[in-house]
Amino acid sequence: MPLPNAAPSPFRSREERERDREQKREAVLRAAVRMFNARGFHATSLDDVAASLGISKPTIYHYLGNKEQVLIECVTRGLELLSAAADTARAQPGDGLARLLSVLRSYALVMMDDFGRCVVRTGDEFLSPEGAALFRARKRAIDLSIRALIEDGIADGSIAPVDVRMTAFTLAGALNWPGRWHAPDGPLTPSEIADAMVDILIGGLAPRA
Amino acid sequence: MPLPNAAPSPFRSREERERDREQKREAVLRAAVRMFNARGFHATSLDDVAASLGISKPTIYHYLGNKEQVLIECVTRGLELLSAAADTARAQPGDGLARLLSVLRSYALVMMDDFGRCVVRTGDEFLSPEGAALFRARKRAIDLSIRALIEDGIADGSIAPVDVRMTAFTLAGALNWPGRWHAPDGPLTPSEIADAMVDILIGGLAPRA
DNA sequence: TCTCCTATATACTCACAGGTATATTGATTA
DNA sequence: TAATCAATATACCTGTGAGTATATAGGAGA
Repeated sequence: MPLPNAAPSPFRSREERERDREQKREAVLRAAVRMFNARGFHATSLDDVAASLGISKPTIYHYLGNKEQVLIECVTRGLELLSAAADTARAQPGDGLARLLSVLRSYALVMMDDFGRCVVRTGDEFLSPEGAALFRARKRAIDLSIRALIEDGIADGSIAPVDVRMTAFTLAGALNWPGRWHAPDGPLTPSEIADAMVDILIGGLAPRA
Repeated sequence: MPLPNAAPSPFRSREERERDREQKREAVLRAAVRMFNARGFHATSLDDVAASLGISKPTIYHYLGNKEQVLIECVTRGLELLSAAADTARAQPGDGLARLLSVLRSYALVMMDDFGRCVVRTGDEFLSPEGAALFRARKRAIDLSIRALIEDGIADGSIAPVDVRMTAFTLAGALNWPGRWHAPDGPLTPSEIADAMVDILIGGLAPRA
């Protein structure tokens, strides 16, 4: 039981050291994803990333195997955010359209996050064949989640009988785009942007009676 | 006046030589844009491009100044296709919605062309500051064209009173996306894809009365 | 015919960046 | 206290690829 007002000890326990390590890894990924997003993967050297953290390149290699792995971890984090968004919203109550709307909103928000943007900005070209295969499989799972939701909505009558595949592509395309153009210092908040885009996608352009 | 059945002379006139030169330039750009799209700009060396044409790298430098200029010419061709699509459809008769629909369709088709894809796949990161500025200005002009059309449609009542800026982003995002995923050997033709996407964007997802 | 220009190649330079070998320091543990 | 391990740095190796110097061959023009 720790004494009250115990001074923080300079001696770390095993867990503390592991948490420490994890935090440093995380910091490397954050710094890397920012630079990848800003300048592009190939145009960012690990020396640059290291410099931006005030450390040296071998330190990055100490925490992560190689440059591709840095990218893969960043992309994976983004994909996890997207998957989580899809899964959470899918489990909620409501008809298909309501749940889809919720997924789309969350999806759009993720696209304005550092790791989310990274998913859109990372083409298969940047990855090794194995990395690319993994990447595609993950994206496919998310796509299927969205398709399932569209199908639910069509079945319960809350969504018009559209082509499911093309609709999923269209929605994803529209919502991916902020990952390219959104600047965090713009006049609209991510939440406002997400709402506006989802409204347009749900309602369409034709005037409603 | 040329003789009938004149054998093609091995001696070229000035115009013929210039046309020849233009064709070779064009061939270089075609080959380059295909490889850029397939592997990414940074991952494609001009040696690769040259090899794919059975020529050597200095020959490319003979026709085009440097690697960035190759990319800029490719992107410019794509942007010209998009501008042409916008301008042509804008000049047609019909209400705002009808003309917008026509622009969107053409826009989507361009995105499934080699040079069109190149526009989406090329981030500002790949270009020098001057190149990037030019690129952005050109894209902005196209964006403004689309916004003008949306405004026309709202004014004449053929389009619901949506947020113009966000709508233009949403539409462009959705239609850009095929530039990333469309494979020419898929089951649907570009024309079918364009129609399907435009339908969804115009009609929305909510069931129509 | 002599000169010049165009198209092309071979062979090179050079910088950059991914990755590694190795040293150092300090804390952990036996 | 000795041995070990984690964290970090410096200095290096190396491949790749952009861009260039230079040579050659042949047509065009004087």
